[in-house]
This record gives sequence, C-alpha cells and structure tokens, in this order.
Amino acid sequence: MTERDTLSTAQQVASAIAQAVRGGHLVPGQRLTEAELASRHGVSRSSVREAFQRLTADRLLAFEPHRGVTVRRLSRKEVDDLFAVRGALETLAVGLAVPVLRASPARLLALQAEMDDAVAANDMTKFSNANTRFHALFPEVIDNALLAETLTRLSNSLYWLQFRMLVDRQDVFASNAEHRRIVEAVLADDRLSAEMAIREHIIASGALIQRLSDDHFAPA
Amino acid sequence: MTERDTLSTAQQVASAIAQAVRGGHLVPGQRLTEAELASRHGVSRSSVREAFQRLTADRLLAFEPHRGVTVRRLSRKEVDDLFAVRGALETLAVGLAVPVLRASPARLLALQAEMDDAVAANDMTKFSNANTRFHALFPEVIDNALLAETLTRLSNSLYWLQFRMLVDRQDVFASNAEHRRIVEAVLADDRLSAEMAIREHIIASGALIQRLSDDHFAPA
DNA sequence: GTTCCCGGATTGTAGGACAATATTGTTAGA
DNA sequence: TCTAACAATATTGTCCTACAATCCGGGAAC
Repeated sequence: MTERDTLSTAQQVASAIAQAVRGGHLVPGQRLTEAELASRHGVSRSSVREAFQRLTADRLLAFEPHRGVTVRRLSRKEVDDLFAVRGALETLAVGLAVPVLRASPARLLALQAEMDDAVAANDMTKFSNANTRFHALFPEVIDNALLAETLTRLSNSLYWLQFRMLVDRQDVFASNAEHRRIVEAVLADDRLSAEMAIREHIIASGALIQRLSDDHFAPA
Repeated sequence: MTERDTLSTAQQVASAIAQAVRGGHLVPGQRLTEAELASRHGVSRSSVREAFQRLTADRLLAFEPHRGVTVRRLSRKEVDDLFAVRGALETLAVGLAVPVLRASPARLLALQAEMDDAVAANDMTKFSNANTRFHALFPEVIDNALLAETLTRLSNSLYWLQFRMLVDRQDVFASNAEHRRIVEAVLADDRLSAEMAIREHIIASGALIQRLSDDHFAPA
C-alpha cells in the first residue's frame, strides 16, 4: 500500500530547476537550453523538455516556439492581473478556512508569532519565509485541492519578488498589521471580516510591488 | 512582422484530442495509449506525449505514472470544488466586465436573444452552445489574460456535462432567468447586483449538476 | 478462493538523426 | 559608418529505435 513513489527523472529535473529559479541562481529572463540542462543533470533531452513543459504550465518558465524557454518575467500589467485573480481566490480560501482554523488555531498563531519575532529582529528573510507559509496555510487547511493547486501556481509566478519586496521596514510593519487583522478575524470566527482583511492585504501587497522600479518588470 | 504561425505537431494532436473529447468520441475514463494515437495521427510517440502533457495541464486528461492518461472524470466533490473556484473567478470577471459591456452591450444582448430563442424552440443544443459563449464573453472582454486563461481551463473540465445538463425544461427556464438578471444588472451598470447574480447562478448550476446520478461522476 | 509468478503490453528514458527555424557573424553596398 | 543581404552556426521540433521499469491479466500452485 505504501508504495515507494520514485519520482520521474523529468520531475526531478523540474524540481531542480524550480529550486534554482527560486534560489536566484537562474535570473528572470534568462534563457535555458535543452542540451545544456541535459548534460548538466546527466539526463536526456526528452526529460528536460518534459520538465520545461511542466514548469511552463506552472508559470515558472515562459515558452516561445523555436526559441526555447526563459525564466518567466512579469510585466506590471501581468502582476496587476495576477493580484486580481489571487485576491479573489485567496479571499475564498480564507473564508472557507475560518471555521477550520478557529477550531485549531495553533499553526496560525505560531506563524503570527514567528512573523512578529522577525519584525522585532528586523530579519527580512525570516519574515518572508513565514509570510509565504502564512499564505499557504489557508489553502492547505481547507479541503479543496483545485483551489490549493491554483493558488500554488499563482504564487510560483511571484518567486522573483521574494528578494525584492518588503525591503522597507515600514512596509513590513504594515504588512504584519494586516496579517494581524486576519488572524483576529479568524479567532473571532468572523468570516466576513477575515475576507475583507485578506482582500485588502492582497490589494496592498499588489500596490507595494507596483512601486518597484521598472527594471524589476518585463517590458510591456 | 505578421509571421505565419504554423502550429506545432504536438499542438495539432492536442487540439484533435480535445475536440474528440468534447465531441464525445472519447468518453470519460477512457484510457489513451501513446502508440495508438501516434499511429492514428501519423505522428511520433514524442509528439503524442507532449500533447498529453498539455491536455493534462489543461485538466482535460488525467495522468497516472506508468499507467498513462485517461479522459478526465470528476467526482462529486471535485465538481463541488470546481464550482467554488469558478464562482469566485467568474464573479470577479463579471464585475470587471460590467462597465465594458455597459458601454457596448451588443454581443451580450445578442446572446441573450439567442438563448431566449433556444428556450422558446426547446432547442437544447442551441441553448447549451449559446450558454457556453455567454459565460465566455465576460472573461473575453475584460483585459486580464490570466483570469481568462484560468477560467478557460476550468471550463474545460466541465465538457462532459454539456450533454447531460439542462435536460429538464424547467431547469432551462430557471437558468435563463438567472442569465436575464445578470444582463439587466449589466445594463443598469450595477456591478454589485451583477456579481450577486452571477454568483447565485454558478451556485445554482453546481447544485443542478449534483442532482445527476452517480454514474456521471468518478468514484470518490 | 487466494497467492504467486509469469509473460505481454505500455510507459519512461536514452540517444541519435535530421529538417525547420532562429541567431549571430560577415560581407557588400549606400 | 551604417545598413542590407547573406552565410554560418546554434537550437528547437520531430521522428526513430532501443531497452529498462512498471503495470496488468491469466494461469499455476497451494
């Protein structure tokens, strides 16, 4: 019953590339060639192609016919579009998660505490990390695989701002305050307030990102 | 500048399969083997595999390691999950579309008229067809490619109820009345009402589908 | 009837080949 | 010098073959 799930070569390569992208070893806009990655990972071109396709479907890479794939970059408008969709979906997720998290809020509170610590210690990496897990918590606890998967894909698109966002201490304070509003609404079992709070948080985050300089975005 | 965009072999195969699925020539749950489709379309296994992957990403096929792909079937719960996500996204789309369609409502009105005709003539095929285009109109007119693409994917999952839904005349009347509410809200430039109306319409549609017998769904 | 094992079918991956296309570099001309 | 046409090169798109890994069905043994 508990079969050893050996993951396919293509999947391993895909994971490796995804990790490299998120880790910043592959920069946005950079072109990836099949032959190079094949030899680097000691696999065939077929497997690399398959990995490329999965990552393209996951919005991590961009594909252009006869030109190969590049590490995906988003234009300002695409980021805007993304946050609109994400806002709607994350609002849904938080709303559905309220009763669940109200019943067992341990992890939520732990994350809140972790982010508070990070803010106090001015540790941006820690904050960013906890922030990611905070947003991932809601889709995880509700029982809707489609919603969870869709949100994961969207979050993938935003890997590139992990390093750039929240550089200003002021922003971190604001963001953390928004998180607190969400947590409080959850604890009060107030679904409507929670939805309102997460929606505004997403909108604020989107606005924050739009304030980044042009060279963080793909040309229109 | 206007380059002839020859579509790739894999894409052609993918389109052909998608069409066959939607047309009912490939039934839900049916297994597709690479070799068979390759010879049928006169292409190589590589191209078929690539087509499979795209269609899997589009949620039209289901993939199981070492077991190949099957025409996707949804369980009751998965349909429920789907309608929850779809409700959130289509609400967003309609809300954003209100000002646009208010300004030039020609196509919206034409579709409404077409559905009225279909109901009057008791032509289910015509109604189903117009219904599909009705729902596709909103993501199309708003300028958000991600939202449009995401909704398209979700709609893909529901191809299989094209034939089974709305068999009851009563249902068609109700559905058409819900459409009318949406159209009226758009014409009145009333975004909130339009959002409310589409949301309820999606919920009602989901409930309608859940009334289908078990054998239309994949086992839990 | 259940379990074990086998053989056939299918997928997963490698590797090579070559045409189609894109990119780059070079040369000729204005 | 800049530009345009062209040639050389690199890369992708597709096909082919091969074979190991895995799954599936059926028969043998218990």
